[in-house]
Amino acid sequence: MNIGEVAERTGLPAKTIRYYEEIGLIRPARGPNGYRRFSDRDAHNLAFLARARSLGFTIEECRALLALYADKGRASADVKRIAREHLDQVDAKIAELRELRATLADLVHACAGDDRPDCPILNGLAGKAE
Amino acid sequence: MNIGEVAERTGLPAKTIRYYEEIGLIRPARGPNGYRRFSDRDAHNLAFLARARSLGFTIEECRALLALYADKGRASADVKRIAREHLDQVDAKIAELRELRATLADLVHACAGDDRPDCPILNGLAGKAE
DNA sequence: CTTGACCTTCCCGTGGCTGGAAGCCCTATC
DNA sequence: GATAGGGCTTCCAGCCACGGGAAGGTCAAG
Repeated sequence: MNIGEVAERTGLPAKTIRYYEEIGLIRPARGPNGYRRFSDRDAHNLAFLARARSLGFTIEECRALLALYADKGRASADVKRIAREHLDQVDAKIAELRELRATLADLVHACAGDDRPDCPILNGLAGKAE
Repeated sequence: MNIGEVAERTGLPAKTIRYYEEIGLIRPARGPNGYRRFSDRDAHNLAFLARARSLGFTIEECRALLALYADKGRASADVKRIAREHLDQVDAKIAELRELRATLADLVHACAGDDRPDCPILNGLAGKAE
């Protein structure tokens, strides 16, 4: 199938699929007209990539996961380690955002939000109310 | 003071300070030798920027916040609106991460992580267990 | 035979910096 | 006065993961 069809099937933009080829994540065949020809397997791998990306795995993690997926002799421990590390990163990010969110919410809550210039948000950012 | 000192005071790398000047967030004076000369006010504004950035405000939001900070006739409502919108974005991001995190944690939990090739994580990414 | 949808490559831009090269300036020491 | 070092300057390139758009080739339908 052509890139348009596989794009529709996987939900990935054609641009992204071309990019994935460029960086060597996939290697679709080419027709005599120069068009990319995607096999079902290609489409399957792209769907795999789409899911991995949507879970926040980086491109390099996706590359590793794809390689493990293709390797029938893999150890699931290797997959789990990648996923575990990513999970830790996600947890760290969530924690960071929650902390930042709390500060932000405090500031927003303290601000009257009227037409007067007094503003605890600006004071906070200016370091006046630590 | 020179860029090194203001960098140390604000915790911002000198590179970042130069970048902020380049995009017009600050306008430090210049000495006869071409060196940037930062006033206390410059340093103060940079500290303001550092805090705003650490709360996740984008550069453009920081620009708006700085302008409001400088405007003594501002309405705190304008500040609050920016902060409120950013808070909503942060909440959205946290929600997105939490959802993703849940899926990820399920997969990690389901995987034995031993030397056998069977792997629920890969199966999940391949769309086999939806 | 033309239209229009699809495909190709190529290059630039995004945000918010960071690294590095090449070169000027300033102070301290010999 | 020469030199060594640190700090400062500009400029260029790169990061991640694409997205936009131009210029042009290809294909099926009318």
